[in-house]
Amino acid sequence: MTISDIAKLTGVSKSTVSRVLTGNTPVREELKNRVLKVIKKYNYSPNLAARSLSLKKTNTIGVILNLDPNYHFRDYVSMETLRGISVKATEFEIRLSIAIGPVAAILPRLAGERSVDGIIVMGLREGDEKTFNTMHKNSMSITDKVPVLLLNYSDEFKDYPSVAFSHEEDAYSLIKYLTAKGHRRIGIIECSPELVYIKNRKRGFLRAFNDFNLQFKQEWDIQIEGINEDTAGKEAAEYFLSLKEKPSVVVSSSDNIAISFMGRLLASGVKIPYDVSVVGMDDIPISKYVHPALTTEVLDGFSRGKKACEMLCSLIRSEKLKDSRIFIRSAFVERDSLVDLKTGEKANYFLRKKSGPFTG
Amino acid sequence: MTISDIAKLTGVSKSTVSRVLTGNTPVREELKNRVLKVIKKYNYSPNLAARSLSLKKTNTIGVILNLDPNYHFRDYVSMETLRGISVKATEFEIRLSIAIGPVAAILPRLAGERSVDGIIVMGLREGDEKTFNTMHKNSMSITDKVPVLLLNYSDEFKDYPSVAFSHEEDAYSLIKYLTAKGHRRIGIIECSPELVYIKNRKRGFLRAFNDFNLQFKQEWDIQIEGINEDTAGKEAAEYFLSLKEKPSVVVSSSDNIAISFMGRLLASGVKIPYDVSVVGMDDIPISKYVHPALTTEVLDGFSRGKKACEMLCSLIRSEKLKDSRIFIRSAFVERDSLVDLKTGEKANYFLRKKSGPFTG
DNA sequence: AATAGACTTGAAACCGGTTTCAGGAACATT
DNA sequence: AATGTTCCTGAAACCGGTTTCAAGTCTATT
Repeated sequence: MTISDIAKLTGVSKSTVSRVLTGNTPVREELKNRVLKVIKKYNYSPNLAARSLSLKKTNTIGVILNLDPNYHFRDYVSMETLRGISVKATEFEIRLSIAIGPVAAILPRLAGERSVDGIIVMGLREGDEKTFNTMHKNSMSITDKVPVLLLNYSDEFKDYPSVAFSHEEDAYSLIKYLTAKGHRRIGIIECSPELVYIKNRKRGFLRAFNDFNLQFKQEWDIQIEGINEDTAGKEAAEYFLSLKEKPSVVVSSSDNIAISFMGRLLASGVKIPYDVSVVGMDDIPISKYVHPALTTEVLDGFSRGKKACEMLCSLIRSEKLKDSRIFIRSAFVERDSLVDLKTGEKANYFLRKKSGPFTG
Repeated sequence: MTISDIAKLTGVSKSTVSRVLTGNTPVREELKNRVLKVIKKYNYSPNLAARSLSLKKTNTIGVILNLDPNYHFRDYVSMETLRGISVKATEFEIRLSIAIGPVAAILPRLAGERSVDGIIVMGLREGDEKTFNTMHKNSMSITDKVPVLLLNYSDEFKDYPSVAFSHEEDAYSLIKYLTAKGHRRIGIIECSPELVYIKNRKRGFLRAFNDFNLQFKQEWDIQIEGINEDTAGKEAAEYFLSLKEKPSVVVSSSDNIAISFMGRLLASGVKIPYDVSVVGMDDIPISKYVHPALTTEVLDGFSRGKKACEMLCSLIRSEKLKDSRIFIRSAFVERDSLVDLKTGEKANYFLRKKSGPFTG
């Protein structure tokens, strides 16, 4: 069933059918109704490839998940971001094409094929900026062909528009808060330190350590290479248990690691938060329900995704942006895994009488 | 940069360039090299819409996530499935178009637009079969236009090819195993009972209860409507705590619920698994690391995704399938949240001396 | 040397839409 | 009544590829 078939069946030209479909040229009411009737009867909908070819517009945006596809997904925030993008895309009647794998390989292909009107890149790593810059030098800039929006920010990528979490600021605030609670011995677990956002976070930690006169102890900063969050918690627990002098609080770069870290500590008889406090990041759904309930930073992936889709669509329409760099602040949720060293009290999340916004 | 530009720059016809690109008609070596050189120099790649239009083939498959897009993703297995589909799609050089939302709305649109060569549908609910059948009656069968593969199986969908977990059999086996461990008082937590896979599971439970002479107690079968897994665990815990006569083991339809269920019980002083055993489903990554480590069924979403993509591609190529219905069995992982009532021992997962396959 | 056959190549048609352009009908203006 | 507008419609060109078809060149065969 093509537009010509519909035209013949209605007894008009295909131009007229097209005009009825697009609605950007007036058609006599009676004719329009006849056409619509036939379209409905035969359940016709226009061929997308033909339309894209003619309009030079695909009404599709590409999302690149810059992950090792051979490894598990476990990134709740990324999935929430994807959901946010999807919701906005549906609203704008735009299709979503996703690709999981190295941005260096996917981005040039996607831009070359002209199969998408714009591209969102998630999960940038150190070194990925080369992919963008090489293209620039070859005067084959991808961003000339199609707008690209990044979901991470760092100086290396400052030429590109972005919607990112304010990891550096958030990390700084976190340390400030912990010191206010009397914590001065702060341990850090970093997984996949090559990720751009982990580097930003580290920068914030170091600045705070400096400003609040905390000593940065190398042995309290454990970096676990690779993306294996499973073993990360286990390794970290064993490591900290083996130390003679221990931190009073350990800050992890994800809730998953924090939870597995706690699991191991609990199994070894460690009392959380009294022996050690634990702080995660992400606020994955079960963080509120593990025992003890995890204190963590809330990263609102859904908002990031919605914002990103809106911004990319503006870029596609070549609109002037008020701000080509948007930062999303995190919120801090205090639950039972953090103790106030000055009062000796934990947040007592589960037994709290009044329902706070996160009491579920 | 179009194929005609390349043709002009090389001094050949566009037919020749096309033949070099597709490789399905021989071209003189010298000419071919000249064309390739120009293509490389200008970094040309063919326009996908034009190619699709000409070939009547998009090299894209659609994935419908039949979820309420206004609610959180938290389904690890679905994401693993998506990853499996993606890995295979990349291997086959096929693009992935995903849509999150009600299948009833998305499927007809996707099939009509001819923007994909085939469609995979995940997360079917009771009633969704109407979407397929209505189309059949209108002699506008979607599956005539484009092959559709379902990732759930039930009798209502038996006319469509599927790659599904064998939930009914697995549930049966689970009960059999639990009775062997001395459990005869079995509680069930079901979230979103309208999901097809939950119904299959229930069927397996009931058959096993019958075969092993277990009494099905209505008050031990708690059904929580909606998709809110957060409150599901909490509600379930409060419910079971309020009962006078309690089950010896509670089987949950997901690890997330099981973990939040355990968290609430632990906070109330319940000893797991000695007071009550808990069994989950999915084997999400942190299940091995929560305390106590969760006994659960392993659903291999990654394999399901890979298999699904392969099968759909076969369908697209109109190949005869040996089997149009594939079932994927789950594995059972015994960890610390299950006690053997005959010996009084739990699996002792964390302290186990020898590393089993799931010791991390 | 003539002819058949194999191998390359270009022109043109086609895929299914949108849009420009020009012409005809209906209406308003003088 | 003649002319100018406005409104609507169809023919044809176009988007950027692939493929059929016919023709040309080159080698092999007789």
